[in-house]
Amino acid sequence: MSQPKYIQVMDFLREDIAGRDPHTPILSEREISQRLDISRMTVRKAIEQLCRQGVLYRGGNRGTFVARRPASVTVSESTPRQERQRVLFLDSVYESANVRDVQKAFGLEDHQRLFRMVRLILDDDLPLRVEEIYALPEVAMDKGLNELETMFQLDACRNAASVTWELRPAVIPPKYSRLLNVRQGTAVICRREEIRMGNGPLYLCVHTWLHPENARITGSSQPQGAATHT
Amino acid sequence: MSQPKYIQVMDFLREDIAGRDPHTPILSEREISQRLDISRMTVRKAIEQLCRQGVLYRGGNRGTFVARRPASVTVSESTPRQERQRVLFLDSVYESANVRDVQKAFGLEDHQRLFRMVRLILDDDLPLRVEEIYALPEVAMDKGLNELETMFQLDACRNAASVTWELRPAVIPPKYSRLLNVRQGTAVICRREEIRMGNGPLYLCVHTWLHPENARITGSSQPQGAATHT
DNA sequence: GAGTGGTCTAGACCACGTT
DNA sequence: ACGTGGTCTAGACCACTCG
Repeated sequence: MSQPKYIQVMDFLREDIAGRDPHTPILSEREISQRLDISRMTVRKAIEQLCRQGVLYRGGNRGTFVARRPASVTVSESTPRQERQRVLFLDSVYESANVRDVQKAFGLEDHQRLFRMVRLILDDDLPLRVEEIYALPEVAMDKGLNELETMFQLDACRNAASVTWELRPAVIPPKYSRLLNVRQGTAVICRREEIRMGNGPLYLCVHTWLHPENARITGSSQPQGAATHT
Repeated sequence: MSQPKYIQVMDFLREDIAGRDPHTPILSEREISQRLDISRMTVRKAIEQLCRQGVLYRGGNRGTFVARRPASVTVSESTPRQERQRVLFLDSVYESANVRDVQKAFGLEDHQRLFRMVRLILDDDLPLRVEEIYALPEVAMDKGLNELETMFQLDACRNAASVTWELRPAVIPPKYSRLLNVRQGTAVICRREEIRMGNGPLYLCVHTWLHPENARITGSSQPQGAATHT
């Protein structure tokens, strides 16, 4: 039993509904539980995941149903760890309208290349966001690929650096819609970050495409005066 | 017991970590379970929710920690020169899919009415945002229209209250596209705020439709822990 | 009344990290 | 060795929907 049971149940359900029409009811939790001889709580966990992924949806107390979206694309295998990343590609870019903006931020001309790494961040099987990380070629090439991954531990990086960011409304780029498992034309939030070490020049520029459901942006503030401020 | 226990646990945790520094460990699941006399599975559910919301994060088998403070403190919208408001209408609403969500937040049923005020905020003549402000009828009607305007001085209000917010990607509602002077179908960011006085019940709920160009959301953060100097 | 999902319990074992 | 989170069980009661 290398796979956790709830993953097995997810696989079972994915197969079970493959080819089914949307809005078809699936087996009830208790039924699945009996057939697979697995506790209902475990079955629920599997179904909850699939609901969050948009493969199924719950219909109140009437049952659980196949969602409208073709369940085909979804990622698949294993290791229900925490946040995982999947590097999609590394390249170097220039002469693209989208990139001009970033080149400017680095103080480059149109013809000068930028190193780029694009990766998908997942939580379990849930796609959270796509990150496009830009850096100066000399900065990137200075490091081996191992060190690159360290360099791009953004969470750690952000704690050590000064960051400015901006949120922009956007439509999901077609190339990312499958990866994030959202329909083409979906409205999303794109975050643009500029990361500097100390007062140095621009170190990294990151464009993050956030999954509209799985990666929401929230916050809070307390009354000022009682505020906890550093 | 009107609230499910796991919601109560979430509230407990939110209070418990209020003001704590990021990366501070929270109590262990078993500890919370004992203290509140609540099953560990229920505590887990609460923690999982908060992790998904980005309030906490899990650290493998080392514990669970307060997440990096959402940069909310330094969030600022582009500072307007001369903000003016134009009240579009006041009404009371119920039985609308869009409003159901708000009714729930106030703890109302579908058939119970909510007071609503919709207004357009302009900077000079530039449209910045549309605000939909929801309140309980008795709270709103308690005040004359003059006092209403005061009550809805959100900036002042926010300083005196505790606010939680969420940003959602959205498509501009057709009825607002003209007001904000953007094309139909434009991607925008919608901010949803819940405003409370002290630990009281929900006082105001505000949906803000931000103009994609005129009302950008930006912020910054400085290195944590290490002294920054200058 | 039968079936459904939503919540909840009080245990259990495991893999893993820290000490 | 101990504490942590991750998984799992076999029950339970509730509110709701539907025939």
